[in-house]
Amino acid sequence: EDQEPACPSEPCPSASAAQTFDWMRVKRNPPKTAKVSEYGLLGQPNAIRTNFTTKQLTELEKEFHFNKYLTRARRVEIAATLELNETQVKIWFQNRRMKQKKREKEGLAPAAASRSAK
Amino acid sequence: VMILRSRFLDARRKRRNFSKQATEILNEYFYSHLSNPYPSEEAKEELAKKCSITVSQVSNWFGNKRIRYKKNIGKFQEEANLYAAKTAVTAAHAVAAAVQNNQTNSP
DNA sequence: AGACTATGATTGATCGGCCC
DNA sequence: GGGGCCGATCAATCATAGTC
Repeated sequence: EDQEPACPSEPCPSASAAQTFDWMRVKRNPPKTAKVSEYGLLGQPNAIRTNFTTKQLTELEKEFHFNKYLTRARRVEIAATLELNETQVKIWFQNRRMKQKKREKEGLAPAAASRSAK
Repeated sequence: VMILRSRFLDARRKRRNFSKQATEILNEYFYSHLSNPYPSEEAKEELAKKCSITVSQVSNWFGNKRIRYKKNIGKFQEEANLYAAKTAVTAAHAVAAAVQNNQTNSP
């Protein structure tokens, strides 16, 4: 429908003038998972993706099956136990819920498709 | 380190590349919408159907494609020109039709 | 067969929007 | 006004498939 350029006014020399559009310049800010202190205190926001340990993931998973949503109290508790920020726990739950939704969706579509399919 | 990969049996273990036709369709869409390669949910469903893959796979494909493309635009130049030329045919038809229409409507 | 590259999937975290 | 959630996306990484 809305193909795209079709070179409205510009000549378009020979082939394609593959320009750089805005989406190519998008840059995400580094993680603010400031873990402060620990060692040094140069206040460098980790700026790197945290790798959760198997234990942390197991515990989070267990908690998720108990409750899909966290209460403030529960969050504080879990964060302390697993040595994670409350934000990290919060985000983990959000991502986990999305993952759950995706699974349910993909888990039913095929079933419906197989029925309609010969 | 030893970040024990207990995630051992990760689903990504068994991965199959998409069919040549599917990749063709996805690339055609990507390069014909290079200024904004973000298909809507509906467009993704349509692409998924045409490619015989899931909507999630379409999303993954575009996600990977966008990141990898902007990471090294030069590496995809050849591919970009290829698909640009391919869609140029249909574009030419559209232009021809438009011109024709223009001549018959504006004295 | 083995090294290197291409590619699909996963996931911690960000962005914008919405709601309360 | 701020914090949590959702949906989409980013970006780095993993693990495998494909190529030479």
